[in-house]
Amino acid sequence: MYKTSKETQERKDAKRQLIMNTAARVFSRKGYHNTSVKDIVEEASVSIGSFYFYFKSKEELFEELFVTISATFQEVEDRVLDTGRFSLAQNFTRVIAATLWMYEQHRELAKIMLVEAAGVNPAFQKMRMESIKASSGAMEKWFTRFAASGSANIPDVRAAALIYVGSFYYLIQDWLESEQDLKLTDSGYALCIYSLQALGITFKEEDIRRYIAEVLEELSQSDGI
Amino acid sequence: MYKTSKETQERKDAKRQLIMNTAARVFSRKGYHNTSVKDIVEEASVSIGSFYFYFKSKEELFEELFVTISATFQEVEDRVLDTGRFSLAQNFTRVIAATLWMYEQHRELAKIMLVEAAGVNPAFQKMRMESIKASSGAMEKWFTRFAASGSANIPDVRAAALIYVGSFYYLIQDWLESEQDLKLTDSGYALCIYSLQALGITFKEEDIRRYIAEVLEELSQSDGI
Amino acid sequence: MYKTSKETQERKDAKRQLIMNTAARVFSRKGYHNTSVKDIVEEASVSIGSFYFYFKSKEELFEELFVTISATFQEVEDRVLDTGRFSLAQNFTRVIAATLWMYEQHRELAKIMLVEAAGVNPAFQKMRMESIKASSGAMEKWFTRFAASGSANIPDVRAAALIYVGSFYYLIQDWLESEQDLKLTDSGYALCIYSLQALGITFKEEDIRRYIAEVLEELSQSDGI
Amino acid sequence: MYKTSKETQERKDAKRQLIMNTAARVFSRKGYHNTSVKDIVEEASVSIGSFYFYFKSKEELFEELFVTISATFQEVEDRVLDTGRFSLAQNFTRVIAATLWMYEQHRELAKIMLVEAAGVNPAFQKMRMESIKASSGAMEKWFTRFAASGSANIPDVRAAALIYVGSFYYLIQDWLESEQDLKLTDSGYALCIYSLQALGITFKEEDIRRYIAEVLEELSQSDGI
DNA sequence: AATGAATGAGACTTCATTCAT
DNA sequence: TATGAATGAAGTCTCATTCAT
Repeated sequence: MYKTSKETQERKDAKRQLIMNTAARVFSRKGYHNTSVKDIVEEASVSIGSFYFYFKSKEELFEELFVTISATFQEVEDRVLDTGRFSLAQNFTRVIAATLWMYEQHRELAKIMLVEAAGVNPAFQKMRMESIKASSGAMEKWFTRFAASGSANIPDVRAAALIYVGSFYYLIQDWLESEQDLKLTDSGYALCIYSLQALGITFKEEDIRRYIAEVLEELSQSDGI
Repeated sequence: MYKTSKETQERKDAKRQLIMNTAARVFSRKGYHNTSVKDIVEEASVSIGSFYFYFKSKEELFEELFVTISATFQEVEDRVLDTGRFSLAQNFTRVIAATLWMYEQHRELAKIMLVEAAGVNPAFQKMRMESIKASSGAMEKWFTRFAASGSANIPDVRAAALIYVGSFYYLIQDWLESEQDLKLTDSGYALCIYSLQALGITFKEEDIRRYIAEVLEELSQSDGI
Repeated sequence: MYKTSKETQERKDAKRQLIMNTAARVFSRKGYHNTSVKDIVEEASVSIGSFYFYFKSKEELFEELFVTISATFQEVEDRVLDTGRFSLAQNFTRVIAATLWMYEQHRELAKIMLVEAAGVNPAFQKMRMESIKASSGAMEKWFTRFAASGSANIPDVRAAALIYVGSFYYLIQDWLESEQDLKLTDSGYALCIYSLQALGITFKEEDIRRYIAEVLEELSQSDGI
Repeated sequence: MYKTSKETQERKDAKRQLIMNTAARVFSRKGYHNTSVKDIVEEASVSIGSFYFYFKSKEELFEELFVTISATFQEVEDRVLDTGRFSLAQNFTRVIAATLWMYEQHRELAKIMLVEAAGVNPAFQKMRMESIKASSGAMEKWFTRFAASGSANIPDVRAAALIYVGSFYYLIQDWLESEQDLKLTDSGYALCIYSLQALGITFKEEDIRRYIAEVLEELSQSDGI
């Protein structure tokens, strides 16, 4: 029982988390294949033995990282989406801005999910694409509501969701390669205009800027997502 | 003597090309890191020594492959774009259909350029994004012409080009992960509608289908791009 | 205090014994090198810390195990041998049957002593051979008595003992590799015939079978050796 | 074709053989598990890469070694057995002496086959026992001929072969642990006497010594087996 | 030009043992 | 006594690259 104490468990959890966080950072910086287990444990100031005490293999660690990140992002997206308080254009804009903001807060994790996963092996590339496509599923439902209410003109809801999500993730990947001081959220405005127009939602350009400013203000005051 | 050396040169070129083509196939199938030089030379029925006679390293071969593919695709895109014979909507549709068709013809190369390059190392991921973004440069010029002629409503031409290209490449990546018998060009219609609407170009839905059918017919009769 | 410490001592002894017994079982099943300390402690439901409290190292545990097993078997052999109530042939037969029966009762321990010890390292292979040869020492004395009484024809008592023991242990190793339901004692008859003949001891075949049956009956009614 | 030349092939064969011979020596000296691949390649003055060029793994090398040794020994035993020129006792004696002599010539290989194989893992222990038992198969046929001719008294031919082989291999293992200058063939005499008596073959002791001396003389003049 | 044997750095992983709690 | 997290030396094996032929 000595070692099963709450305190010990907390220390274990912390160490496990330390390794995962460090791994995320290093994978994000150097890529999966150019990161050795040694790189990770040295940056985390942990022994190789500890690494293998907490994780079965390097690949399994990556998989856990990937699944966790995907789930977290997905959950946040679902939460942001789940609102009916605003006008359609405002709601849409808020969602875009909030999601971009979230990725901006988690640059490293975003890189792992959207880029590194492609290079591990074909199986992970598949997982990566499926994770991205899951977003379009949520979008599709949302778009269907728009279309039904007559306030949007979307001939093919499914395709629209797919294409919208594609442009979205492309922006993020573009940002991931750029200098860090470029704000991802700055691209949000253009994306809103483009997408609203594509979906036939009416809006006034000056409103969009205001909506974005508002939601970013709200988010920066909250304790994060 | 002259002729002999010329023939020799041709034989060398052919061997070099054989190695590159084989490498493209294997990289596309197994991913860069899971492909060994041995895998390539065995599939090409060539010796390891020959491999290193023609290429300085595995990475250099990949880089050359990547640059060649990018240039080829870029060139084709430019060529398809360079036409003023049709109406705006028809021209736009023809471009989309032709580009998708081209990727469909070069699935392996597309996979290397759009997916595998991300996994080699961070430098290649940068190259990959830059190559993709180069497309948006061409698009931007084209969009500017639309906007100037008043036949399209594009508030931010640069952003529009970027987002358009993003949605485009996502569709291709999605197709790369799917079963091979799904036609990429089938997605073309949805993409046209979405994009035309986003850009404020007027069109009739039944025309779009026809434009697509026409250009695909033309392409399949030509001897390829 | 006195009682407490005594009880504590007993508990310690029990735990130590538990670890040894478990180790014997696992070594026997998987071999010394393919058994990790973790395998043992998990099967014994004991902590690694406890293992190293009771034993200095994995190798030392094996050595103790080996020595204990050897001593036990040796003692039993000596006891079985120590009898003068029967005719020579009967006595000889009883000894063979009883010894085989004993190994049959302790399959796991036999495997450790006769097989696994060879694979640990050369030092243990030496110990293993010496332990086996110790049996021949006891046999030699016994054979000497036969020869002296004129009831056996053994030109070289020492060599005879050695060879007899060799054939004996070979039978056991053969059995150890075979399916468990094959009775080792079934081979006893053949071994008796061969050995009696080799030693020039006169016997009647039908008697031998009876002697074996008798001694096995006696042993199975006793509470074991 | 440059490298597929006969000369190259010979060099390859020699290197492969060098590695096998060295491995045999080291395994024999230190035991399988206490021998690392590094130990072998250093003693052979060869690179690790070469080791893995010629052998798929350490275990596979051992298996090949084991199979080769077993086959060689088996073949020699068969050849020695295959003779009808002498009296039964003489023939029997010659076989024993020749076989012991052969093991004496190949001490290292004998150790690998009869001892080390037991420690690699349970599968090899099984192979080892089966290889040993194969000898008894050959013996059994031979014994059957004796028994049929009436010149031997062997109630159970199969068991006799098994037991004979057991005593035989035990002697060899005993010798393997002893100092090298002890001649294995010295034990041959005792083994002959014991076995001939066990099988009911009549003989004169002084003849046996002479038979042994003769065959050893012949063997030492031949260029080996 | 061509071949493929040879090299060895370095990757991943295991596991006996230690030690703080 | 008891626990099990922590350690890191050492092992096996891969593979990009070199070089003698």
